[in-house]
Amino acid sequence: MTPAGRRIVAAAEELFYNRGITAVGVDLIAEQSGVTKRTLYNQFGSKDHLVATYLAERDQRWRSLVRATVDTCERPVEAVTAPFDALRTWSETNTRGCAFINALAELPDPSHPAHRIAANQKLWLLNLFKELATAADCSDPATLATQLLLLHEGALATQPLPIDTLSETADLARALVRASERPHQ
Amino acid sequence: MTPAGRRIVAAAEELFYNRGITAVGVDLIAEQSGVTKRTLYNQFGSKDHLVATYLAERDQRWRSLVRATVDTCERPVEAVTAPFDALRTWSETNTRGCAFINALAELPDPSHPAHRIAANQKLWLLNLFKELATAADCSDPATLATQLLLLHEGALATQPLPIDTLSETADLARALVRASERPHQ
DNA sequence: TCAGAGGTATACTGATCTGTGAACATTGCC
DNA sequence: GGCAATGTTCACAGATCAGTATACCTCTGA
Repeated sequence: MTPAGRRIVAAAEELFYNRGITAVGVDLIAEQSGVTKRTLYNQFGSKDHLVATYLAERDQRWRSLVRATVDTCERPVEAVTAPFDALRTWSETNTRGCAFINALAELPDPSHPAHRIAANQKLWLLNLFKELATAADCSDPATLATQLLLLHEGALATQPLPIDTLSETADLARALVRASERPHQ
Repeated sequence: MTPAGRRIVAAAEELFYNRGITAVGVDLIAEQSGVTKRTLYNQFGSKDHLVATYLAERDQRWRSLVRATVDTCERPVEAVTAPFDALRTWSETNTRGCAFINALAELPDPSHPAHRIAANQKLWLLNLFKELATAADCSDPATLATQLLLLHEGALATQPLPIDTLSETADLARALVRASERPHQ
């Protein structure tokens, strides 16, 4: 991606997430990134393609954070709930809920690339939970992973509420992991 | 509300939920409800006000369903998880996630009435869980209520995924309620 | 040397957006 | 009878939307 392309995506990320995709016009993105609208269209071809790039880019950033947080854990059982620690960090600068859920809300067409990206993001996390649960020798990793995903998405969805649900979420997540731990010497 | 007003809100509900708020223009709503744009503005004054009415109306319908489902339960312990049965019914005809979360995604301004309505909807459910948990003599109803709300929102958020999370959600919810039941003669 | 890639500047199209103005028709109620 | 509420018709304003056309600039690498 060219320097101008990167600046465009950066501006798009900020604007799309904070103001909504449909509400933000390409003119504003071009202005905010100090670039001509012609350059934007030369780089991305259409607004839809820019939206897809924005979501893919964001997905990459988030996965990196989650992976890094998982890697800091010493014991496998801690790693299972590490994504909830990552969520706390992430939520410090992302207070408008899940960008992918929000994108789906605005883009009803299931053939829009945003749908595939959003679904893959959730499925990636589900699979990560399953792998971590397996590595921690939990019983029934598949069920546990689904439960953890539910909690994760619930915590994101209740972000706008005037109550702190993140601590409760992490507590319950850890309790579920503990309950499914198999005793071993 | 006048007959025309009701038709407008009905059309707005269908269009706003399925296509997104920003993406749907007042012209389309007027046409779909067989009404002039002039009438729409005479009744609601602005699109923002129509959006608020749409959300309030939807909230009422949903609360009625939840209350009705709770009322069919014979034992208090079943009533605690009745909202998850209501969610199953609701999801049969509402497959595009939570209308309130979706609305917040499109309307960043916290002073928009949609924010108050959405927050109140979640807080109402949280409080209902708390009351039901108290009535069922659960230990720590406040924590249990938060956990159940998290699961509820998680189930809604994972709706677009190609896996059925609703059953897992209800199972876990019932398990949490059982675990917090106090033994009594 | 020169060709191509990346980018700028500016004007434009045609459609769509929210919201308004003004005149007129219908209905029910006092 | 007459008034007020409800609604229609239709034209219009001013802004913004996604996307395009044309011409020009600048730098790099073969």
